[in-house]
Amino acid sequence: MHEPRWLDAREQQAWRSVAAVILKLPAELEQQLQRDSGMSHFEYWVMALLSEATERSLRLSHLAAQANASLSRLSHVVTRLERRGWVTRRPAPDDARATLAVLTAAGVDQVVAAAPGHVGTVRELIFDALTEQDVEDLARVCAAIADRLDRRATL
Amino acid sequence: MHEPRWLDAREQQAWRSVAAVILKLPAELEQQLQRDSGMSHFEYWVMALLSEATERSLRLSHLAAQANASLSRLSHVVTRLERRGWVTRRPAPDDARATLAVLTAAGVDQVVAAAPGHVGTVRELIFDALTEQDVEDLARVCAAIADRLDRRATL
DNA sequence: CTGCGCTGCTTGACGCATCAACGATGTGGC
DNA sequence: GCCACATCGTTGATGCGTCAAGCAGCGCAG
Repeated sequence: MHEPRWLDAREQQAWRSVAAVILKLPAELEQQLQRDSGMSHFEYWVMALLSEATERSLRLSHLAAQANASLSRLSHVVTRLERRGWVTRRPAPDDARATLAVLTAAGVDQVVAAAPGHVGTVRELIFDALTEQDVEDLARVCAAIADRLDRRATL
Repeated sequence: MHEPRWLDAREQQAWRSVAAVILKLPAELEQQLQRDSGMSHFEYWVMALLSEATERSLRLSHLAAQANASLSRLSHVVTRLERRGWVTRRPAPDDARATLAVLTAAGVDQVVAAAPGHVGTVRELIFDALTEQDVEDLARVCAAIADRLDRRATL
């Protein structure tokens, strides 16, 4: 490990703010969903993705990719959601290895009930504090970072 | 639960990018530290804070506040770090309820050894992809969000 | 048409965070 | 002084994520 370039003052300040957001924002979202809807943020995300898919179903591998999760993690989560009756598994018709996760009617209700509170929290925590220009900047910069993260992941 | 304002297209796009960053960035940092230095990001953070404190020691409650963690979480972590010989506990001289966490010599070595790799990863994942303008915007926007998160936490 | 490697998924063990309950010490009102 | 209450910290139970191992089903080479 040879000498890295250290962060300059501006970068340090940026990093501290980013770190604070990364640390606290997920915790707040988690808490709100857990408290108001009895589900984790990740469970919400998974069900939201399913609710937007055709037939309200997706192969686990596709779902995992869209949710930025490992297949293992997703499998555990689907098991839990299945126990609560919000999702069921079904074999994929075209590939006997694959499994479809299907959102049940109760699952749809659950997402619909949870969505307003969740969106409200996101708005409150992020967008209410920002100007239009801020939102644009945020989107641009985060997209650049996310892009880099993706590229690195596939190396 | 009254009607919330939904997110407009620009906000949705911003939110998706933010969510991707929040999801993947911590995972990458975690992995790098775990792989290269055998410690978690949070453990690194705690030891880094201690290394900058006078006497290399802090009361657990202060350390918890600076690390944005619960006292319980911090106590567990200090226990683990103690087992590895990187930190020791010591009663606070001025308040018999309080405990000081003290970074040992081995702990200092550990932080010093881990720092370059960690900083390098932060630079690589965030700042290398950004222009100076980006960094400035990121700092401004994240500071605004972090501020809001703090204010909400104290309500 | 068979053997081998790859893909898709599941499972169990382990580590860490959270939550609630608790013991112990300080502090302010009376 | 004494009691109530707040502060500081620890601990154990529970739940989730990760990692490594494993089992089918698929598909290609020969």
